[in-house]
Amino acid sequence: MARQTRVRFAPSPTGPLHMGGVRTALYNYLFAKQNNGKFILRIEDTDSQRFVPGAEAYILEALQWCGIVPDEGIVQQGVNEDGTPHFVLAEEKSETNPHAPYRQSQRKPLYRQYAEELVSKGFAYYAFDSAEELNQKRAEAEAAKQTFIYNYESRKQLRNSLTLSKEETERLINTTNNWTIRFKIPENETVKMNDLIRGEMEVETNTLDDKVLWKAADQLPTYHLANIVDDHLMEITEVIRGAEWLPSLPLHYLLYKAFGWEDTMPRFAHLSLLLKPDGKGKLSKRDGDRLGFPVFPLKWVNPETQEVSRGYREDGYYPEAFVNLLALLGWNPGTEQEIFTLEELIPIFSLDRVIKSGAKFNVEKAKWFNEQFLRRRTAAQLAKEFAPTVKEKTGRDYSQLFLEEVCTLIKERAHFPTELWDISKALFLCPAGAAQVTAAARPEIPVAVYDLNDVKKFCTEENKAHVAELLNLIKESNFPTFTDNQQERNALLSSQPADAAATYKELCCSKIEELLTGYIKAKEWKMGQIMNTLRLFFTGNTRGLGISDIIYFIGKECTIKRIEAGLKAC
RNA sequence: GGUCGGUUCGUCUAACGGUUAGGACACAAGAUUUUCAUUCUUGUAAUAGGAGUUCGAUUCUCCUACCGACUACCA
Repeated sequence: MARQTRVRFAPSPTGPLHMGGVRTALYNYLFAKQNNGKFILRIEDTDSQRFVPGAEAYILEALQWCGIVPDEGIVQQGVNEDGTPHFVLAEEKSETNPHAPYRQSQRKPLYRQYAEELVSKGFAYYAFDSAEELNQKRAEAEAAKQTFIYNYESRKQLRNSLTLSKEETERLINTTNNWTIRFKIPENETVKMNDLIRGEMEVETNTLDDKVLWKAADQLPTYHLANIVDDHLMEITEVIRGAEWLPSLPLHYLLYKAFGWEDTMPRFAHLSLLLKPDGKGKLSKRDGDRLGFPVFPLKWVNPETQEVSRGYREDGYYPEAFVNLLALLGWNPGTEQEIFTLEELIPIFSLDRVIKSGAKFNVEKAKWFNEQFLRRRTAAQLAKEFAPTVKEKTGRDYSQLFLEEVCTLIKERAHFPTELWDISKALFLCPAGAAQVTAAARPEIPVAVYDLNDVKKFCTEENKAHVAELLNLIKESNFPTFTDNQQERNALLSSQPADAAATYKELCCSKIEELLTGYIKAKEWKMGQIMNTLRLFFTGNTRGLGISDIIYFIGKECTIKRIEAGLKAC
């Protein structure tokens, strides 16, 4: 009978979760969901030396932000500030968490018996060499241009239960505490392995070294033992992990064999690494700082140094975009589709389309993904997300309708939601700056807020004279602008011929445009000159939104004030 | 140094042993526009090198080069 698919993501809480780690988690998640299996989170904190406070909470929060929530290994504990469930690692056994605890440090008592079992079966031995002694041997070997490894040859010369008498071994185990249990790599064997991504591989056991499995000093297992034991106990069916583990795959095969667990040994898939965008080597924390992009999903403050690392979330990326770009970094669906939601990825993901070679991360493409998701948001969604920023910058509440129409206008111009304000601020504030809100615009605006190059280029006497004439036209004309009043809106719409299926805003803007361009054309003025001078007075520079759009949003009164201020100041 | 893995446009990648080697990002040019952006059209650009197998190799084999991981009582 086929076993239920169970995969795990097993990070070590030694710092913030790297984006490569998130990708590994994502692939595990997709694989589990596709096979109606379980995605399990386990924390591998068997290294007490490198434990970093907050790292585990960070991992949980990052996965939750991405929507890659584990099925097993976590438990809800209250809610977060934003109302989302707050998850912590499961410590008690329950129906959903039958293998609790999921933190290896809390599973500590479990591992020794397994290590001892291997010793009694002859697959492992006690080693009494101190770390200092071994370091010294390594240094000596290096000085002699050789490499010291603890293996089938050197173990015969070292202090361990294979060379010492039974009595001496017993005495050392009972009276000292800096000994270890090492795996006894068999001699002259070939380990044949299979990787779901890379295919068949072979390694000679004589090139392997006797890895430490368990340490008496802290009574903890090393990664290799804890990993195999827990994967076995947790009935893991596929191990999907980073390529940095490929060199220890033979050891893991041997370990399964030694335990007699070959029948239920998981299948393995090793994911290639994420590489630096430039130069060489794998993507690291420093690259982000250097090249100006985040390497971590969430912002992280190093608890010791207070050093801050930026995060995708804080940089304005949508979690959907982050997940999408990660999914396509080292995998492709074989079609030309590039935009996927997490749900859409589940049925089409497959390990045999995972790329073997490492992938260089590309920031430009990452931004493009975000832009795609921004464009898929409705104006209503964007308006809701944008409202707090507008409130903060202007001190006023704008109606959902106003913000929605603004968002419709500007969404194509933005890559990130964080850019929305800069693109549209002229619709809320006069060029003079933050203190002056649209409706309260004052005429006396200092020249400094205008782009001086644009002023030089467009504020000619001729342009100013023409704009002054337009100002009179605007003052004397009646034209509709933005209003929240539905009756007014409907009245305008119904006054139009039935075939003109335009929105209220489109109608207003076309009327405003007719008024201005009609006059300019009749006078045979240069369109670009006049329009850019107006834009300069409206926004402070000559790049950006359309003139009729601006007038529509700021209204007639403010339009007049800005033109008067511009004429006076420039 | 040793072991293992990898190598297609600048980047991410596609291509039953038979394609004018395709797409996307970026870049460039043109069109549209009152500016900018968007949009549309077009363009530049790649099989690391060398042997071999084959009628035919990006694809299979070997060698070389380069890149990477691992080589801890870390994970």
